[in-house]
This record gives sequence, C-alpha cells and structure tokens, in this order.
Amino acid sequence: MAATLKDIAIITGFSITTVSRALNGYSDVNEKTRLIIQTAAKKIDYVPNILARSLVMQQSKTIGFIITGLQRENIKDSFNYEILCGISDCSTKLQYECVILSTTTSKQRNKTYTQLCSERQLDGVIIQGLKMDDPYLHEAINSKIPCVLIDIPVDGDNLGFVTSNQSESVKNAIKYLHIMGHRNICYVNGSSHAHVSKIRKDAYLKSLQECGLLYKKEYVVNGDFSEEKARQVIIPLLLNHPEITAVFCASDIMALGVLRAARELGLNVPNQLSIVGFDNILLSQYVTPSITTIAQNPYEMGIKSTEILIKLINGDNSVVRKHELINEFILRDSVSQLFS
Amino acid sequence: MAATLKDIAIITGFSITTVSRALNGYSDVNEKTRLIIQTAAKKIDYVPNILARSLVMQQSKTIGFIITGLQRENIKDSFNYEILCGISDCSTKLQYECVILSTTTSKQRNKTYTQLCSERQLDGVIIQGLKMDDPYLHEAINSKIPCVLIDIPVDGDNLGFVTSNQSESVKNAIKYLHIMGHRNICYVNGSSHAHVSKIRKDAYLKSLQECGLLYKKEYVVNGDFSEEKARQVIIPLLLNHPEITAVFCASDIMALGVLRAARELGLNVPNQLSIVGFDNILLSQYVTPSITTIAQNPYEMGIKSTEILIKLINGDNSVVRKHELINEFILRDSVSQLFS
DNA sequence: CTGTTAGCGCCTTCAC
DNA sequence: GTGAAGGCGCTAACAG
Repeated sequence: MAATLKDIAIITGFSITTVSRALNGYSDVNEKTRLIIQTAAKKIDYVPNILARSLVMQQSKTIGFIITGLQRENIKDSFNYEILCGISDCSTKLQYECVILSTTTSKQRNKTYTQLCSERQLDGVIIQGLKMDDPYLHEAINSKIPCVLIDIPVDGDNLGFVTSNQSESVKNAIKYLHIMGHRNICYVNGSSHAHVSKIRKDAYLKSLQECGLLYKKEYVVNGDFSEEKARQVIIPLLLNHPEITAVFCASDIMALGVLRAARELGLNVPNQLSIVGFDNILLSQYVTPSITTIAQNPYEMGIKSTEILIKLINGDNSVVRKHELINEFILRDSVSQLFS
Repeated sequence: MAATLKDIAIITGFSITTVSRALNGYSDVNEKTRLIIQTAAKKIDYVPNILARSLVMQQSKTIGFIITGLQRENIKDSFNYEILCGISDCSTKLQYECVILSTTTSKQRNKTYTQLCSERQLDGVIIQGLKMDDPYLHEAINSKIPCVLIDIPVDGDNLGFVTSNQSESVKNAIKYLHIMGHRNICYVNGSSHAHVSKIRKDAYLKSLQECGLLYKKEYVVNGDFSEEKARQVIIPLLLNHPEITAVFCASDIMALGVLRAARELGLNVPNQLSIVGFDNILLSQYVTPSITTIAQNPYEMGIKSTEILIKLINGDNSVVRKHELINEFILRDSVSQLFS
C-alpha cells in the first residue's frame, strides 16, 4: 500500500490539512513544520495520489489522443507516430499524461465522445484522422471540453487547430510542374471524407487556373489515400489519356501506387511520367526513383497541438487557437523537365 | 458538469446505494426499480466516473506503457509503433486504458518507477526498450506492481515477459550463410546494454561452432543499433579483413549502415558482400538490394504482453508468464551463393 | 500558522 | 429490496 497524507499526519502529529499544505508549497506554513513533514514524506516514500487529487480538483492532468488509423497496416505512414512523439514529449514536459484513444468509425457508435472524455475526466483532447462525417467530430465541436484538431479548421472558445500551409504547398507543386513544361497534370485525391482532400483539390484547381491550364474533370481521380486504390484508378486514366505527363498525388502512399502502376504500364518515371507526392514519408526517398514531395512536420504538429490544448485547459488568454506550419517542397528524382 | 449517481438518486427517489447497485448489475435489486434507474441514467447521459471508482476500488483500469526510444529520430524502425498498436487494440478490448510513459535514462533519475506507477495508480505496466542497467528495470522487477517486459526474461509472481525465438533465428541465419558457402562471417552487434544483444551474440557464437567455423574475436563489432555507428565500425573491419564475405547484423537499421559502407567501399552487395539483417523493417524490402532478414512480429508482442499483464492484474491462475513468438526468416536479395 | 469540517463520486458493509 | 453510514485520498473554505 502506498503511503498517504494520513500516514504522514500520524507520524508527524500534524493534521492532514497541514501536511497537504506543507507538501504543496503553500506559504502559510511554518518552515520548520514544512521541513519535518517533507522529511517524513521522503522517509516513507510518499507519492501523491493523482486520482484522489483529480477527483476533488475536478481535473485529471490527463489529455486524450483520439486517433483513427493506429493500425499496423499503416506502417508505411509514420504521420501518426510522429504526431504521437510530439504530443508525448510536450505533455510530459508540461506535467500532463496522455492516454491513447484509438478509434474507428464503428467504435464511435458504441461509446460517445462525451462518454469517453467524462468517464476518464479528461482535461482535453487532441484529435487526428477523423473523417468529416465521423460522429466524434460533431460531438467534439459542440462539447465544452477543450479540444485541438489536426488539419480540420474549427472555431470556438475551447477549440483550436493545427495545420500546415497545404494550399500554398500544392500550388507550388503544380506551378513547379508547369515550369518544368508539363501541361497535362492529373490529380489523385484522397478520401472525400477527409477535410484535407477538399483543401488540396481546391488548391489544385486554383493553381491550374493561375498557370493558365485548363481543368479537365476526368483528370481528377480518388485514390482514397490507399496505395492499391491509387494504382487501380490511375491505370485506366493513363491508358485513356496518353497526353498526361505528370501526376500530383495528395499523399506519398498514393504516389507509390502510381509509381507501381507506371512500372506495370511500362512508363518510365520520370522520363515519360512525372510524379509529385505529399507527406515526405520515409519511403519516398528510398524508392526508385525517389519521389519529389511536400514535407509536413507532424512532430511539430504534435508539439503545437499540445501547447495550444494545455493553454485552452488553463484558460490562458494568450492562446492562439490556430497554428499553421510551413511545409517544405523537396525536390527529388520523380519529375523531369519536358521539352516540346 | 457530468451527471452523478446522486443526480439519478434525486430524480428517481431511490438512494445512491440502490442506484449504484442497479447500474452495476447486482441481483438484489427489484427489476422494476432497476429499469426505472436505468431509464433515468440514460436520460441524463450518466457516465460513471472512473476516477472515483478507482479511488475506492483501488484499481484504475489503466496500464502504462513505459517505452524508451519514442522519438521521431527512430522513424525508420516501426518496432515500437507496432507494439503500441497491439497494446492499444488489446487493452481497449479488455476495457483498459493505456497511458504512454515515454522515458529516457536521464528521466529515470527524476522520477522513480514506483512514483510513476503509484501516482497514477497504474494497475500494471508493459516495458519496452529498457537497457539492462536502467534504474527502472531493477525497480520493476522488485516491485509488486504487475509488469510484463518485452525481450527481457524475468521471473517472479507478478512478472511476465514476451520474446521471440531469437536465438534459433540467428542460428538459422548463420547456417544459411554457411550453406551458401560463406566461411568468414562477421557480426555487427547492438548496444551491449540491451539484453537481446547478448542473446544474439551467443547464438552467433554457438552457430559458428555448429557449422565448424572458427570464432575470431575481431569479427564481432558493436554497431549500437545505429545506422551510422554500424557504418563506421564495419568500414575498417572490411578493409582489414578482405576475406570477409558476409555480415550478419543484429538489426536492419545497422544492416542499412553496412549496406552504405559497402557502397562507399565499392563492394557489390551481394556479389562481393552478403548481408543479413534482423527485424524486417519496412525499408529492408525497399532498399537495393533488398535485405534478407529475420522478421519479428511486434504487433503480436503487444497483444500478448497486454493479455499476460491483465491476467496478472486479475490474479488469473491460468496465466503463462512467458510467451515466445516464432520469427520468420525472409529471403531477399542481399545474400549470394559463394563458389570456391 | 494550524486544525476542523465538508465534500469530490463512488462502492461496501451492515442494518432494516 | 432498500437505505444509512463510512471511507477511498485529497483539497478547500472557515475558524481559531
């Protein structure tokens, strides 16, 4: 059995209250008394029971990380892992604990967001990977529990979000392809349920316009953020439209699928087909050819999310509810200059 | 404010006690009463406060995952990530929550293992990645808190461990190299602080013997589980011992380092130098040449650890404290047949 | 400066 | 079947 305040009170002869105050650094306690109490506490290895403290203080010093896609199948994409590293590092530093709440759309029907949060008295939540129509998203936005979303813009007193300059990044990528001489650039989008998909597609459209290129509806396909799906949808597109010389993908995972498709179709990358990805996953630099891509900084996203969340929790007025990170465009070998 | 038992008691007119019993499925309560209470509970969205329950029941339904190396730098190795997926999946299923306790050797000096566990009233702990001389290891073994270690054999009432047939796997790999005609096989070991390093090295020695090969001390070097370190130590070894035709590495990460070193030395892999790794990290199949390696199953390790831990927590006598998973030897392109 | 009292939300005897 | 009382370990008024 772990030692309690009561034990110290008995040993030292002071009341539980005094012991509590002494240990918590209150100023209205005799320094001599404090010393006696601290000594006794150390002697019996006293450790405060955070559960009990949480119960009375109505805050648990615990945040939740709600995440979809925490699955071994998603190994190729370390996005979630890196965010987790950031959250873990930052929350530890700020004296919070973090519980992992891995969820799926179906799990969300069994237990509501509010249930999840209130049974553990979570002080706040960071959410990553929810689809736009997931029940938790709506609940989180309407809840009073402080919450920070990753890559989903929201507005509200106890809401915040962290994202990156995706739109600009996509535009840069398309413009780069344009400068390299490409005129027929198709776009493999991610799942329509993801908010980023909309953002990135809009940016694609806008940049076509800015480059003076015509938007063709059939040039946009949905790869569902899946390597295999991307492969499947790009093959007919490339077959039916041999004029296409470049593919922009909303994720590197899908770029891998396109790369494979190209290989199957006997198209040389980058000479006959150029590819640009998004995410800078580890593999993008290891496959042949290495993939030109847009690098996000998920670790920093984790850090920032946690910082904002904890400020929200503490009602810190200095909090800036939105934070946008700057992506980096990484040139590699999957794009070629086109001469015509 | 979340609803409490008291709220339900007031609404229904029953006592808090009865409400508690009704909701917890006790048999000594009138079914009609139970129905009334359940209805009221649902109506006001009652969710039990696990913190309060934990306080009185003296168990938190929370396990901790103590992990070293949860850092973005370790992205290439998804071992930790996969274990986490397994723990998360299994603990959710068994109605436990999991908190991430990322630690380092230096952090362990600030807060003891017991502090960490007792302040959060953790019911049990899974430990991964500790060095043999880390303070937490010693503490965990002597603690009464149920604990499952990954890849560190321990013995004790509330201890368990999960590992794989590493020794056998290493032997198979060495024998394979032997069969392929290699006679001068060197070994790049991991950090000496890791328990697996000892196991794997012993297996290397034993299999040399079984193959009738001579053990040369200078053939064993320490790559510290680091790509760069492995590269640095293998270069002089290969230069001084041109007779070496094969390198066995205690991790794929180090195999990558050796691969790079070979390239720098102008040695063709596998024609002039064969390499075998350990772990089957994602990259091992993507680099050129792809690396022949020993595949572990970290996800399953996470699952098994959690199962064992929760049995230990519940004093389940059916618990088997040790579990050994079977690794798979994956043949790829980094080993060649040697003719002499 | 210190102690008394009360209560966070819940569960568990023990009476009735 | 149900309720009253007590306590898990801690903090927060309020007295003194």
